[in-house]
Amino acid sequence: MATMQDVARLAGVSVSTVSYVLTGVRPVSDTTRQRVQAAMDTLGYQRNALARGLASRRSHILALLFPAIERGLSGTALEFVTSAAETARRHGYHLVLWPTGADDEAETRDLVRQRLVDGVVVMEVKLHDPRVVELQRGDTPFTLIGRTADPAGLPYADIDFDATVRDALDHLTGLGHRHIGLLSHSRGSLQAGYGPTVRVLAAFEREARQRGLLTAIRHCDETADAGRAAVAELFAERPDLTALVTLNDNATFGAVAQIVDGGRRIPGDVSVLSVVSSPQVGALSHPRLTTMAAPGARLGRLGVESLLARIEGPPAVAATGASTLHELIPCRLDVGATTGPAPTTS
Amino acid sequence: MATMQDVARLAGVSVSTVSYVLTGVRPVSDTTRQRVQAAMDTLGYQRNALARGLASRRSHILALLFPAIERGLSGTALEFVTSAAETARRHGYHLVLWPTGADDEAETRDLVRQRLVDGVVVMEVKLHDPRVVELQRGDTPFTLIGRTADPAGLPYADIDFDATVRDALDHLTGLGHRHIGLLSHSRGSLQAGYGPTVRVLAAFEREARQRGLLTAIRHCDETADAGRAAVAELFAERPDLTALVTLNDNATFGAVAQIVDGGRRIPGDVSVLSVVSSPQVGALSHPRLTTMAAPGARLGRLGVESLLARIEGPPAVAATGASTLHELIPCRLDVGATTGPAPTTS
DNA sequence: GCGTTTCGTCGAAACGCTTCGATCGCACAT
DNA sequence: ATGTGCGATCGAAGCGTTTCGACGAAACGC
Repeated sequence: MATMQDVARLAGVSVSTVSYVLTGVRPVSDTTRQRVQAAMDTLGYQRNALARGLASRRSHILALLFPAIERGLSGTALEFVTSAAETARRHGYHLVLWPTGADDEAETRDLVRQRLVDGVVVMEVKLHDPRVVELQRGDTPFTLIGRTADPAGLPYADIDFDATVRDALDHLTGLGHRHIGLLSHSRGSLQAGYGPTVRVLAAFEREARQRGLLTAIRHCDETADAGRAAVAELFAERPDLTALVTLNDNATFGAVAQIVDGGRRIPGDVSVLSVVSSPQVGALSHPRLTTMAAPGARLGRLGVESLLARIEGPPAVAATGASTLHELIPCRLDVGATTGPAPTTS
Repeated sequence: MATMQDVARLAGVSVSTVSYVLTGVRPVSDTTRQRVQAAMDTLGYQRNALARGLASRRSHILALLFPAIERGLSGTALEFVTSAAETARRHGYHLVLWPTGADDEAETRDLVRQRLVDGVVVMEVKLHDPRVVELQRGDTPFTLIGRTADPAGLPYADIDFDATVRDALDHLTGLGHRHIGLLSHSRGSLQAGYGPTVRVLAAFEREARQRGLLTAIRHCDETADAGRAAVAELFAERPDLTALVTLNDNATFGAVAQIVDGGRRIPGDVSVLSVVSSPQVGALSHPRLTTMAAPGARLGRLGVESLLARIEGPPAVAATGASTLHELIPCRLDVGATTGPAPTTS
């Protein structure tokens, strides 16, 4: 494999000149540049990424921290990961996948101490996330996808759950619904302080109160069966519900089935609106679900781009955290066939 | 950040001794080892990954090559990626995501020339895959998930489509079905030489012929709507079908809806069996789909482990390709509620 | 016409590790 | 005793870059 030495020799220049051609930190005359370029082309030269990283103390590698297993990652996660990887690549960076287990704190520390990565993107952030605490302690730039309980000083991109819930309830109340249920993630997810679960719940309760809606809330595991059971209980408890907001893709399918089996029509008797989901998932249901799409790809891109800005930007930006990313993106409503006018109460 | 120098100084030994403690390539006395360990602990020392890689010409990084966008990656892909990342990590390796575009050949070449990765896992392999050709040209170890048209000399792990189709047809014929349709991926996917599409089709045709079944085959895009349309045509063309094998998760949901809308009951009139899928996806359907689960996690683990064997194994193994991975894993049948006895023809 | 910049280039010193050869005891067989 | 071999350690030479100081030569102001 050709090294910079080989290129320099072939082009009849010094090694440092070749480096300057590549990095552009010092001017190089046109004729020299062309000779070097030619040499690189004939040798098929590519810089050794490791050597470059060691010398410049910039590896051009980013880490994507995501919790392994537990909850099995949502469907939009793939979209997110892909988008993050592509964005990184477009900027000449690599993205390494870093699955963290339960003892994520130590693993996070080891990761940054290895000096392998220039920055870290943290996925599936919890309200009190030990990984974030650990990262704050170090000097490796990072951004959060999601956010902690008090994220003021931290750069993050997250779903705007308040707006999402507001839009969801606007849609439903606009159709005349006043009795609306919420089918959320598991209770464990709530207790673990998983952002979406906590924030959607809070927003739902607040917005419903403000609008004077009658509500019922249920947590359930991420399976169709659990969704079924939860909905059965929900309607037993409050038979007058005419609409259901769901935050749990898998459970939603069970919910729909259960509602139909229970003798209610969708959307004739009950409307179903799945939030933090996607039209693609919604299309799997029959009738097609009304969904609110999680902005997975956008979050991935934003997260990586803001991270790169911190890494490559002037030290001032990186240090002071000026112009810190604080982006909240609402889910986009995609009206399907599971939401319709509330039944007129006789 | 502490370096090996710091550790050596604190422990009162030379740098190389510290290195030997870490790598174990030369014996170190117990007392020395303990002093070094202590020094590392108090400094919170972690080896600089870049320096280590440069000096040892082993980066401990693996690349996962996957085609960006197009077909949007199946649901099991996430499972696969996660499993690959975890396996790598368990062995002290990192996994970088490498999305390749259309001109994947050049990108693949650049990747290996950077000497950033010790090995490459190739996902979504096509029958004639330029990435594989490129990799064969170089000396970077790689393994395929999926396989090319003639994979004899190449290490691969793939789904055993023959066995999967055989098992699928066994299940259906065992229930008395003789008229069986196949709903596959898009025709474009077939023409692109995407392994699963091509191999399932071939296996289906061969097995059906051997058993003297009446068949009808349809290709359609990966959407529920396309599935609907395709199934409508399918039954128009051959109304006597009593079973449908599907190889297309999204389309399957449309297919089921269309069958029901068409006035046929599932599984009373028509059985549906979704192959290269998963019970989790199957559970989203109501009634729950009978599926054959793609072994995503297993493939991820196998692929990475065999790659590591080539990388770390004796040069002989790496060079001769002795004990090359040739693993074919069938999908596992999970009987749901969409397959049942064939209707008795009056 | 003489300092003074600016431009383009070079050589050498890092970067933080691994690895190789050499050295030094010390136990062992002879 | 004498050589042999092995275990434990050290120093130094890389690995392939980037980056810094230096140095001519050309361009500039006055």
